[in-house]
Amino acid sequence: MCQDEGMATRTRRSQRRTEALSRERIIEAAVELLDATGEGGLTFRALTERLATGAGAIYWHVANKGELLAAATDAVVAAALAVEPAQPPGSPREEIRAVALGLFDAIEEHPWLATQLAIQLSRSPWGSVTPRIFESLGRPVRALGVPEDRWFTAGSVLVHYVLGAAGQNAANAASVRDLAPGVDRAEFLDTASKAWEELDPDDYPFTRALAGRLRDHDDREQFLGGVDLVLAGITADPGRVSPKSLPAAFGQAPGSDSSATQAVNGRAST
Amino acid sequence: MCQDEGMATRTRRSQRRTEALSRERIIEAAVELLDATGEGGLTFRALTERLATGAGAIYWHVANKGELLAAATDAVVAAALAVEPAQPPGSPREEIRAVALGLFDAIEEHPWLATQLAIQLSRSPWGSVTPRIFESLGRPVRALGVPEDRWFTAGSVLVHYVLGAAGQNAANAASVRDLAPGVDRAEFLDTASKAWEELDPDDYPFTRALAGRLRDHDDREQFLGGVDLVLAGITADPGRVSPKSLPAAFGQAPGSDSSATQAVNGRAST
DNA sequence: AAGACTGTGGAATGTCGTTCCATATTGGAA
DNA sequence: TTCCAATATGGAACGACATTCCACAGTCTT
Repeated sequence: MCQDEGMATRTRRSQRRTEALSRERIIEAAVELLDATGEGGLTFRALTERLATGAGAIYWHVANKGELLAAATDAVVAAALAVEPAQPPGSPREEIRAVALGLFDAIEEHPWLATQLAIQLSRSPWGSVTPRIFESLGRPVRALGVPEDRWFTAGSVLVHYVLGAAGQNAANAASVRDLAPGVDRAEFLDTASKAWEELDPDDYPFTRALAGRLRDHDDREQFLGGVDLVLAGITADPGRVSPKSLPAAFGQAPGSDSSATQAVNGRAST
Repeated sequence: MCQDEGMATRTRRSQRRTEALSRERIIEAAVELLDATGEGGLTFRALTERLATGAGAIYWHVANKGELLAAATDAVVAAALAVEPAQPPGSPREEIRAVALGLFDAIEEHPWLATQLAIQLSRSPWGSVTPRIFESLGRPVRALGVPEDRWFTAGSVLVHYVLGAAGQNAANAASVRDLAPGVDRAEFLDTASKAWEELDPDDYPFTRALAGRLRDHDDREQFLGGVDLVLAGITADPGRVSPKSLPAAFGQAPGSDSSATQAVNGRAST
């Protein structure tokens, strides 16, 4: 599909036209367009206009829209992960938290990224994006001293939690921005909290009990709390949890009525 | 947008036409279409043909394609979560694993579900699907005896890991099916494993080290391993991990420089 | 029986991704 | 230099799609 770059004679190429169209320039424009106009804003028409060219020219450098979206996603993620490792190379735990926060911020800065990452992850899990993130989070896991047979599991849990939670947070943030211009964050949380309180107490006791906590939570802190929980799991003694034993860490829960649990129970489908 | 159902006189309504079109029938057809023809197979054209009707009729019951997709997703998820709780109501841990496996299976059975769940989660995190899953996984968390101030974090981590990992697994399974008709699972894993081995050793040491493990892993077991890891994190003594201490659970990993690692203390936020 | 509301089928509309092709620009061969 | 093939570009044209619109049928109420 695409031509080979990098011939020796290519050095002069960059000057040949006032503004040479290149895959990089296209991806850059795509990212800008996505940032400015949202998920649905990236169309080949808008792109041709912004680049002052035709559709055919773009298709010469990029196979199709999917590839362009993937490339844009990859570019932003790569930039987010390219932050220099701390000068005194902090503890693995610090490193993991830093990478997680880097992704958290990138997703918050580019709201379209959440959906795109989710799509890339569920459609072609081993494209270029996932290994990048997997590696960035996995390397400190290794440094943590985790035995090798748990690396994969540990890395997977980290990746999925980080991307999932960051994405969800970004969606919330986007709701605050877009859904109602005059509504601030506190008001938004209050509304959401009330919505939870009005859930059916029989069907949603757990979610309902958390309604209050929604009001005063700090997104970033909450996110890091999840990372820490995962880290606790990663560094926990494997034997402690595996098949049978029950947690003795805290006192019994008040009235754990798991007996009465009703399945949510909707209709049967097929 | 939609008419109100449930009037008293509505009982006879169901007979008034040989095959009354209803929101339910449309959603059912949508699910069948998605199962049969994949993500892109759900079009209003195909739907009108299958239901022997016109587009306008469908739009009378459903606002737009997004709502239809959301409804289809919700229906399948609800069905997956509606499995009866075990007769002797197993331990919370068992319950969590059962719910997780139920979602795992549902996603594997409906390959389009992975992408849809990811989209729903990142676009409108508090639609009807997420709370359903959150509740199903969260209730046993509560029964586990976890202190209330960790419920939200524990539930979030569980939800994101389960959906993310199950989705990724389904994508792999779909690759095996679609990408190459004559290729079986072992061959596919072997190819993927080789691809990992050929990654740049400098850029991807962690991922590369896991290449071999890819060959003989069992998807379901791997998935449950992740769930157990999360559970270990949930039931871990919070004080053990939060700011300072380091894991002493296993013997030092070979060459782990964790001796030098020091107190973590999260970074300042914005 | 008549009117009103609910529900239906299909034609029309506009947008989108993608393809196609005529043409321009370039580097090298003659 | 002149010419050619490869590279690259702009834009018209196409088909598929979601959605809208409207004429009309079925059903209920009175």
